[in-house]
Amino acid sequence: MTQPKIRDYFQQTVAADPDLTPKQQAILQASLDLFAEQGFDHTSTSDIAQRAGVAEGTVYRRYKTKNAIREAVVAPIIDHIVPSLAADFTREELETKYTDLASFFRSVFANRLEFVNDNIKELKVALEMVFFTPGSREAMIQHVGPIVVDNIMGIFDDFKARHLMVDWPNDLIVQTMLSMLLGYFARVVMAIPPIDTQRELDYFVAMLTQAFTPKPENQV
Amino acid sequence: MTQPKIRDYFQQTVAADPDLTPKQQAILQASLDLFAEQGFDHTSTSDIAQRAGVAEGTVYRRYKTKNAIREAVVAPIIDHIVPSLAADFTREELETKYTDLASFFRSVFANRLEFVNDNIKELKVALEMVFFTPGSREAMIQHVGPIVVDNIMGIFDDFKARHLMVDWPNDLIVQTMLSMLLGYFARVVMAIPPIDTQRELDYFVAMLTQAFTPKPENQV
DNA sequence: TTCATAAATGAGTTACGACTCATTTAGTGG
DNA sequence: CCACTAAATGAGTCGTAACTCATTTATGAA
Repeated sequence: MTQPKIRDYFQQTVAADPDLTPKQQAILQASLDLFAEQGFDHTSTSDIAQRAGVAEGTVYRRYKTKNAIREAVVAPIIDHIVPSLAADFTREELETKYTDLASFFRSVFANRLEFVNDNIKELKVALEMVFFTPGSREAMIQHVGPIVVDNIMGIFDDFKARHLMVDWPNDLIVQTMLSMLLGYFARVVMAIPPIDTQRELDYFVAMLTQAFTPKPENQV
Repeated sequence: MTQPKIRDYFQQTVAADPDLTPKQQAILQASLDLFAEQGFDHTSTSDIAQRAGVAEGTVYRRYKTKNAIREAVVAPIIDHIVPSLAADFTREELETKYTDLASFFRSVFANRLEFVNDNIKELKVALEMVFFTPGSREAMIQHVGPIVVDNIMGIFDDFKARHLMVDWPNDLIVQTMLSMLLGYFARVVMAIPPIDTQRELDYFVAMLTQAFTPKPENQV
């Protein structure tokens, strides 16, 4: 399954905005690329202007501050990442295709691991902002929370109702899956690639399946 | 169990160095505090001098560049964090006290979760450096690898020999435990505290125990 | 073609941050 | 008390980065 990369999605989003002139679009694209390459703090507005092929004044015409640029860049990324993390399976899909946890986990993580592989730099930009930029955090949580709740929670409830998943709290199950993904991301970022994605996937599926498949004697 | 905080450990380490004058010690301490509060890039050398109560020239007497200060600050932190993550259980302890995985996980994570709770800011400094500062990564991995291998791997092999743990690759088991810890850290950082640590601990123990307790039919 | 409005320009301003160095102060052995 | 060295000082340099603004250039309706 070929996934669109964040950069491409960003390009499309930016191009679709009728308020943005071509130069303004170039500015946003250059900003994303430079933030991804060098980090926000080590990217100057003149860097951005140069990469975008415009004058520095043009950068400031629409965005009053450098921070405003970052917000304009990160917002659509978050808007893309979050839904792509919050898997949306239909009830029908769940009942017909996923008769056990293993196939469900495999289906979910196959996508997500590849998504991580394909978007490391852009994910770093987003993570850097979420982790190290106070203020944007709160807004993000407000924005993200409902989507996660609506989609993922329902899926888990479905599995639980069919007695295919242990009755642990949904938020902790989500946390676990995101933790594994975050750990994978960390490993990819820190170790020198290539990481054996297939091996990781097989392990994730086996481990999570064993962890969450109900056994009569285990409850919290 | 009361754990020493990174900041205190740092203070002691710095005070124990005979090459450092009191003012140089104050500079390092101020640097750690400011990096933790504001991040490295948003801390100026004049900030450091002011906080340490010295002249800016004094800051540059020993450390030729601002980056050298960061290295001097982060190195002992890493040296502290790593052993504290790599649990060192004696073989005797393992065989007498830990007759099942659950008590082992509880013992390990009780410490680690509290460690995270007590050192969030300092951990952010270290993480920021490891994740977002190329170059320091490689050195870190070289430095960290052997310790982890020597300690943790042996523990797992021990459990496996006693048929208390599934025979999955050690590196993936470590990855899983670190992922859970990283996820916990992320949750603490992002959500507005307080997080219910006890609830998380109980869940971690239950989930990991179920995941890693061997069942005849499951192998990778 | 003309006028009006928005977009773009880039030289300039201002502030601040990393780093230097001539000078002063503190410490120490004789 | 002196002489010598190391430690500390802080005013100053130099570069850079965010941001401004008077001016020019494109756009497009009348």
